[in-house]
Amino acid sequence: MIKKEVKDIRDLAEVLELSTTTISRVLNGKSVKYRISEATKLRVFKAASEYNYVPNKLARGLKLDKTETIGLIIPDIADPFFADIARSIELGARSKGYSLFLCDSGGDLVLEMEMINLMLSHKVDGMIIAPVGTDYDHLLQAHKSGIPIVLVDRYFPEIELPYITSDNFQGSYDAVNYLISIGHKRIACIQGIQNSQTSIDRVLGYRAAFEKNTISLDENLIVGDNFNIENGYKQTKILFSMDNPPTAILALSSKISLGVINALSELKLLIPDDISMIAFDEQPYCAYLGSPMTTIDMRKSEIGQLSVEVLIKYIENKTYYKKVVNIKLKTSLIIRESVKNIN
Amino acid sequence: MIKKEVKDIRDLAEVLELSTTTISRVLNGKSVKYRISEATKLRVFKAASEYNYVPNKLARGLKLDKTETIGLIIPDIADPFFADIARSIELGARSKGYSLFLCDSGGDLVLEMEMINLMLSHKVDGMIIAPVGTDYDHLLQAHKSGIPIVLVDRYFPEIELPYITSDNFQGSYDAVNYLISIGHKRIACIQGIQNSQTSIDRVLGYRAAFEKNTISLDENLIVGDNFNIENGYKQTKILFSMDNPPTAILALSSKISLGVINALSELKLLIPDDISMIAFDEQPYCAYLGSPMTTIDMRKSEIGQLSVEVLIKYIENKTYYKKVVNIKLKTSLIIRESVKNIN
DNA sequence: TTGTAAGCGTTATCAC
DNA sequence: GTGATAACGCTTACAA
Repeated sequence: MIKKEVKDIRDLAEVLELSTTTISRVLNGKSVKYRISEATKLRVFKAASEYNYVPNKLARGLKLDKTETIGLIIPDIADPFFADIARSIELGARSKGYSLFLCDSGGDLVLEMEMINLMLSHKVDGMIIAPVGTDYDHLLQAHKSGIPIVLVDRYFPEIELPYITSDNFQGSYDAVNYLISIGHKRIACIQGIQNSQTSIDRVLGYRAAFEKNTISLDENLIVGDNFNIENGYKQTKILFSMDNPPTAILALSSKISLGVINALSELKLLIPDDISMIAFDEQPYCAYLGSPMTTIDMRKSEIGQLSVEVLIKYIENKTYYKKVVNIKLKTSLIIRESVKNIN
Repeated sequence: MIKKEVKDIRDLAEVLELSTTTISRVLNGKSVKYRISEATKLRVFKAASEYNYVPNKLARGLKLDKTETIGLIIPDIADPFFADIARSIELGARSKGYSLFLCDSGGDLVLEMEMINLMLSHKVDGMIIAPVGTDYDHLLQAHKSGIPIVLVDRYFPEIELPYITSDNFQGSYDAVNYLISIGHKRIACIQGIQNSQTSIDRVLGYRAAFEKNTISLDENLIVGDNFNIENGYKQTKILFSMDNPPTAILALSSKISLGVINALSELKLLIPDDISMIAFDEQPYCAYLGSPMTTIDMRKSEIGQLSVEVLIKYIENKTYYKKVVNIKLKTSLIIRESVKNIN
């Protein structure tokens, strides 16, 4: 028997001598609703799998105005922090029947804007975005115009856009409190991108801990402007060229902490003997560094899962749309050997 | 002036009092070919951006049978090795005008198959796949049926499917040669997934180095069955319960090496004093581990770039399609302090 | 230099 | 229980 090539619901209809309508109904689980006979139903299913019929989602999306895809825009998929979040988003999306469009903005605002338009042209049902930082008009406009957007990690406090992130304030606050409790007073803070809310909140938490403990804070110890390795390296070198260097460093990302470690080893300074350290973002390798790193853990998989859940609620429940979900997940301090008690 | 809502090429045509044909031509850069007047052209461009018209790629894809998307299926986007590759693939794809569908197979063959069908139903123009391992019928079938597939990292030597990977044989060979050259004879090899070609080739290279140096090889030192941390941990514990433990370990992934480090620290063994180590895959943190790790670097960004380039050649040049591109990129040994000369 | 109309593969509506 | 048909938004052959 020569099998007819089936590339279409129409081809399938022809083979089965049924209408495309019926096939479509069966394949979309509406056999009951339209009271399609059990026999027909089975024939359709059998033929569909036999001829390996794959429905065309373009046509479906065009017709239904619904593609079951979501767009994900992050600044760097190779950054383990975002890679972890991306993974949980992929998992969550898939479990709900959605596919993922991935874009890496590289931290470039112009690219981010272009990518949003790209996603719109692909007719994604919604987007999850870790925005690059300062500007949000394009995001707000897209969300207002009806395409659901959920922000992850970074957000904008002055506007009403849903976000899922960590309680960065508390993360820093706890870490610095801990450092102070064991005798540290000169604690440096190496920031990430300065006008990212992530960095802002972490610095605020850092400040708050000083205030709470009524310890005066040397503004010169708040340095840096990027989440990357180079910034960690450079700022550490600068910090230790000061007359009165810090006894501890709070690194606002795991990459910054790697740069710090690199600089310290060049400076022949030992962790924690010469300098204590705490870094944001727990990673598998943190426990195995020269001095196992004390970190601030951020529940990344929950962030990813929640962002998908919330997004899909927005997509599938239009009455939900006016709600603005803002979530900050608690962080937790993982204490290891990178911190020395100097009391 | 009340701006008409423009959601369509037709709306735009109406506003401009032109036909959709003309708009389409201008927007697709065919003004010259159809000798559209400069004035019209400018009006179209102006209106398109003014009304923020985004063409519907579903409709376009449906019509042209070309979506300018490619599917990427990898076993774990949170694994830094694959995250690095994914990043370079995203970059490469975007630079050629393609968007990326991302799927995380979690190393599950059934999922991988489902994902391929999902991608097909989304009408991707081609796929880049890091297959989970043993089975390839579904891949071969898809490729044969006309949808270009390029494998990355893992491949199947017995079939004709394009792949881009590292010269894993040489990577191991060089590493073990180096270890032997500085006096090691009992070198353990902690494998990844046993029937993945990646692992197979690395073990072959490992064996070849022994042979070349006419050193007899203890088969009991070839252990393990997964690229993950747990395997590294478990196998190390087993290796050091032997009467005659190894003096060096070759870890076939960076994750395995983390497990090894963990186990060694529990066993109170020091790297490199008590045990030497080399691991596959250079990562930013490798230089900052307790003992900076000697690694085998794999040119991941080239792997990503090349895989996209080759895939797009297959997509855009049907005569090229019958060629089967197989590339193995040379690795390089990055020597750090995790290895001790015991001569 | 610009326009008309068919068709890409689905599904919803209406009809029987 | 099942089917005919229009429509989703775009591109392109054919007309003018």
